[in-house]
Amino acid sequence: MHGTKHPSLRNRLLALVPANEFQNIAEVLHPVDLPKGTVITRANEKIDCVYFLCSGIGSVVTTAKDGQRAEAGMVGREGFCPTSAGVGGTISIHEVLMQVPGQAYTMQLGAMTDILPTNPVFSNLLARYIQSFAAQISFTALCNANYQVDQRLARWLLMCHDRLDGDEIMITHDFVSLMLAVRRPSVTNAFHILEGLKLVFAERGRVTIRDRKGLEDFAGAAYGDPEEEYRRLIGEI
Amino acid sequence: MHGTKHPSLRNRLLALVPANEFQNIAEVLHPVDLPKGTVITRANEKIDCVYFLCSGIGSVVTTAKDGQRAEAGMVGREGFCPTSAGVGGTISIHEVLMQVPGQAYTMQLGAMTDILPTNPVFSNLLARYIQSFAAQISFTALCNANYQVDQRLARWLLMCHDRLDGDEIMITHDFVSLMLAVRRPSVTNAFHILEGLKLVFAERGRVTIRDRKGLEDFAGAAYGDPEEEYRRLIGEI
DNA sequence: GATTTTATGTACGCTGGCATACACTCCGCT
DNA sequence: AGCGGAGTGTATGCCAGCGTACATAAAATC
Repeated sequence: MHGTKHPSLRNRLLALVPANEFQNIAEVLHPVDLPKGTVITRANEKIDCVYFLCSGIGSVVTTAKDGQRAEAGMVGREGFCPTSAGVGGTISIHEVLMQVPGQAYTMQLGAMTDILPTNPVFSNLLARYIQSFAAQISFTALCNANYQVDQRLARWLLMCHDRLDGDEIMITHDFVSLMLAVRRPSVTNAFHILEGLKLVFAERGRVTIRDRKGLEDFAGAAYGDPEEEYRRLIGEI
Repeated sequence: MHGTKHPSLRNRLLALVPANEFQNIAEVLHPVDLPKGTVITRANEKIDCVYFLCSGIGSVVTTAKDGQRAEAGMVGREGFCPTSAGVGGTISIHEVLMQVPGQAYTMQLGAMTDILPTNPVFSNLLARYIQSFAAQISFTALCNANYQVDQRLARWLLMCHDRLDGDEIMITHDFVSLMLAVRRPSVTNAFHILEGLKLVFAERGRVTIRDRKGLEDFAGAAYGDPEEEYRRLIGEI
């Protein structure tokens, strides 16, 4: 962090910390590269590091004791993970893996524990993010219960798009099927529907968003509310 | 709150606030009775009051713009609602309705906003609860995606049981079907399965838990992890 | 006691997504 | 160039849960 200018931080949360508190935080932040597939948080293990992504996307996956897995939500430069560290917790129920590679600033859990009680604005910012993330998970739960695969896929693609700079997402049907907790052929089928409507363009290992607005219309009520909650509590993504 | 002894408060969060902070909070708390069906928080409207339940259960329901509804989780004397008020928010994405009637202490949103910045232990306690509630929602999402109706019903009944004193729950199949986002006959069917295993006893408008341990076994990995997270972050329920 | 309302039991046809399997195609590697 | 693995397209049989409808039964109301 030495020499990094505060406003240039691409992580939205860090960028919003006032200067007096940011001094304390900057001292313990370290930049890291996170290649695709890196597991930055393991479920049900002692938390090692806390991550503030500057680019890339992490998938936040709930893992049950019997091995069942499903994505709860995703985190990019608008948030941090694991969230439990933001309130003084030491264990995460979620696994977080880098679905799209990127950079992050990281701090040791111990540093976070020291910083939280003495930096109230920072603490409140993290708590606000946790609340907005809870909204995101709520909609994941709603969508899992009430919407079909194609609509859920549209929502998922939009959430990726929000956290990326371009229109290209490098992912396989197989990975998406894990995230949506459906069969891989169901994802293939759903992509065909979105392609037929000219909303996306799918190649081997790559998806290009062609019509963002159309995708939003297709996703309908499945997309949007959690994003509003984030804007209310924190600001523009 | 005049004359109420602090340790006698049945709400778990209020009971854990240290005396020096509790003084400030007690001044603005008011007891209320909450009959069955009371909607204590409306979705997407300005928050009026914050509730700390002492008894009863509130269902926290996500409502999409197209009217789709599904339960995100439930709150009893172990928590508070609406959660967004706990970090300074003024609007809730969730509706909360009293599924089992009870009592609560309540404060105006304005009082909450005043109290949060000056009472750090209280603020952190609320943030911890939000994190544990996020864990609860995460498992709702996982269960909606991966488990069958009977197992989800078992989880739901266990969560009710945790928040009640006896073994009786006054609910209709119709209400449960709304909460689980399934058809009402699917609930009837799932109850028959649980009754066949002698785990519960179902009458018109009433369910009695006969075998708590057996229900937990039946629910399997669908139940337990969020409850652990609560214990880690806050303490016994 | 009779009537209405509410809650539960049950049936029927339908379909989305499941589990599984296999073929094809693109890409990297030797 | 040829091989092998990874990613995608597609098929088949199956079933859980859907939408809907209707019958019964228990409570509430008159």
